[in-house]
Amino acid sequence: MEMIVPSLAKGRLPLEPEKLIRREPVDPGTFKRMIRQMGLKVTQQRMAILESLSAGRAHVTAQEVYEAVNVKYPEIGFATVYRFLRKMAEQKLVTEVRMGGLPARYELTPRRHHDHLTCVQCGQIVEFESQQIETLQELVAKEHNFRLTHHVLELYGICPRCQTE
Amino acid sequence: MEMIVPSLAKGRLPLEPEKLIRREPVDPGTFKRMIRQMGLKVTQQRMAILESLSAGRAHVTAQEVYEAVNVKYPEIGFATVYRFLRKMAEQKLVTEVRMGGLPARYELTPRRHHDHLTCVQCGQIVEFESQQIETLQELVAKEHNFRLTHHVLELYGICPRCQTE
DNA sequence: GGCTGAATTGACAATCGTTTTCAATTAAAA
DNA sequence: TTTTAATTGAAAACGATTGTCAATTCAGCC
Repeated sequence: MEMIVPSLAKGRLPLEPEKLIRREPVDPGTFKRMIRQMGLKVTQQRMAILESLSAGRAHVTAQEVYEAVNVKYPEIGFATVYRFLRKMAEQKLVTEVRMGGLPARYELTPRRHHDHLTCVQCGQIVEFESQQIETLQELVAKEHNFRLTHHVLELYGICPRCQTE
Repeated sequence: MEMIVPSLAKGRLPLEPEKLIRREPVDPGTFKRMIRQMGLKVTQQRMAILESLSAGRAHVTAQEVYEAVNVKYPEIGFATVYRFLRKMAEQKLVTEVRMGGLPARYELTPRRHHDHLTCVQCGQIVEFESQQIETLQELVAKEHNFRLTHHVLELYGICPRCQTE
């Protein structure tokens, strides 16, 4: 009856408090619709994962989702979490951010576009929007006669907390 | 006398042909200087790795470097390649790009920074520089008290030629 | 409500890229 | 040349992720 919880026993960097991101509460019906839209069956586990993603902090690792869901559903396996996150990432329902060799971080794909500022030491992610940068990107594209479809802008640096350590 | 060559036997995706990138030939003395600048000893292996990086295509994986160097130095171990690439990446002598869960890719850091504008239809890549965007990025980082180390800016769109087809 | 078949699950092994370990070797300072 | 500290190759270890497979659960049908 051993439960394997990888990387849990070892001391890990505590997650720095992230700016709380206000999100509208989502009712269970919406989750069910999302799952069915993906052509998947509605299960307790998937509902729990979606609830966790929508309720907690953004940009969580699969491990963190597993641990959070585990509180309510101690029998869930981490393979289930990984599988579902991957499925959702494929369908663009969640956005996957990978950095260096660190574990991937996930967020429910936001309706509103933003870019990321990532700490290369602790992995903390800060979201930002810059209409000015967007505009300049359009300008660059226009100069080369490209019609822009999308872009990836990831800034990397050292967060205030890690700078003091 | 077994030689372990991970991931070599398995069939892998062939690398898409990359535009040839013209680079100036580098003489051995330069490599030695680079290595000494890093505070490291000059060894055959390190010279071979640098030669390989400078001669071949850009954006290679550690595995590819290992295989290339292996032709001339069959006794080299992949740990040596990984170690040296990491050391160089730390010192910014090579640039490490990690994408998805794929193996990291390395290139000798180009002297002049640029970003990419890529055609999603034909794959054509246009390099561009925008000091204005760079400046705004610094501003964003400053707002969040991050010390910026680097960034990834990739614009995707449809090139003029593909628009007319 | 039960019945049935396909999808999903949990446990765990396997895999991947990468890093560490350690005894043997080698570069370079003396 | 001798010394000594860095470097090496081989192999094991590592952490994140994926695959396997028998057991369970969902959803459509009666």
